[in-house]
Amino acid sequence: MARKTREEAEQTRHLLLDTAERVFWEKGVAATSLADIAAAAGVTRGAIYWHFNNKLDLFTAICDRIMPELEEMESVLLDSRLSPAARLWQHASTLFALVRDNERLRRICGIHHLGCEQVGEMAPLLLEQISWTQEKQARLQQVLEDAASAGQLRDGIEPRLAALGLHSLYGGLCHTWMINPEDNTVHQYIHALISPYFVGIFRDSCWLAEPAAEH
Amino acid sequence: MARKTREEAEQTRHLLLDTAERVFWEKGVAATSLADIAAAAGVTRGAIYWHFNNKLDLFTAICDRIMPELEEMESVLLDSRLSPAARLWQHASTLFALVRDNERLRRICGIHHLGCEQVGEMAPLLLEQISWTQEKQARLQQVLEDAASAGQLRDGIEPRLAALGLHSLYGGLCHTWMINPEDNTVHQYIHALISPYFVGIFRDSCWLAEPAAEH
DNA sequence: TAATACATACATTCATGTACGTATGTAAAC
DNA sequence: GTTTACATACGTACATGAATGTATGTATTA
Repeated sequence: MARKTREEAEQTRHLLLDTAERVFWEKGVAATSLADIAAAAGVTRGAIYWHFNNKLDLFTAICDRIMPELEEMESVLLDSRLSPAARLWQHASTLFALVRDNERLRRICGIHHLGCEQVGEMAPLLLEQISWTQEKQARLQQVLEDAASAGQLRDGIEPRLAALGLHSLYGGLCHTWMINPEDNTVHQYIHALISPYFVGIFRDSCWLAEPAAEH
Repeated sequence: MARKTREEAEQTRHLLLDTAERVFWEKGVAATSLADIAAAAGVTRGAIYWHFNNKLDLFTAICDRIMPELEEMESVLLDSRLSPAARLWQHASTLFALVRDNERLRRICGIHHLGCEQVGEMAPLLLEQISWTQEKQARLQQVLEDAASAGQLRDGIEPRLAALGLHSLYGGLCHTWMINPEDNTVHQYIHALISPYFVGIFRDSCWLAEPAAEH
């Protein structure tokens, strides 16, 4: 009712983000009204409209919160201590471990796959996702090209298509996971699930043979 | 305005299904009102409520329309003239060719991946999809077990996980496709995109070696 | 004549956005 | 160290516009 200290206000903002994330995940974005979120957070819509412009703005803020984790994960692809193939293998492991360990990321993943429409009014969201996806795919492709230079690729493998395939496989596995979030099969057997694709792309088992770590 | 012949009424019903399918695909299911659909079809909501109970009922009817095609596609998995591995390969080709050639199927695929929420109010839809998915995955697994009996699998490949991986790969590729429906990369290079997984699952290239057709 | 295939009209419920109120924190003036 | 003035962080109330479902009208058609 009354003004709160800056710190408390920031706390309210985080509460709204956490609550909205959970309610979006449970009911879907379109099916959730700002009143729903406010009630679940124990505040009124006034608080929401103070911190955010509208529902899309709120949702965007939720998605932006996980960018650091995602970027950090991408850094694995640049680890020069590993061969290109080993980098990709490590990257996939890190990706799914992150989804398992980070509840926030898992929820957002679930919302994107099952809980929101990405056309029409939410189209800007999709556009952002497209550009982000393309960027991520380009990084995979870059690493695969490095692998090609290192002679790690099987004959006839095109880095561009292999990147697209890998990326689609990751997305599909995430989708399968999100349909039954409590079923940990995807993460538990992630190596068995993705290794066939690695077998098909790389020679021998070069993605497992890591050069000796330094020091 | 007035009553029409039974045939014309059936025509109206199909018009509504076609129109709703298109509008759902363009704007998303939740963002589309029944008034939108009626206007696009050149009728009033009265016509919709005559033929369907509500939006969910209409959407269900849309989805049910493609069941025959999907079931027909599954029959490839039972083609006893092919080896298990070859059946799976053929099945994948058929699947993506169908998505390319059948505009209706492609739209519904797009709606499911990008244009509708599958939680909350639409949860029954998800449940149906889950059971259908599990059934489909079980068929893949069955064929993979047949392949195991025929000695076509690489060492260490578990049919259940391979089925889950294949199914996820297909879903992920469809998702990638639907993000840019006009980009035919996924279909055009579908063999290059899925063959790595086949390489990783099966021995040699047994999925390409088809036993001679009969007669 | 009775059921059909809609169109029309109405009632109700939400969800949104905004305008306004209000009490407190915060910083500067003195 | 008060006091003053303003910004902040909401709560409240309202106005508006959908969207839905249903009830009813109506012209055919079987």
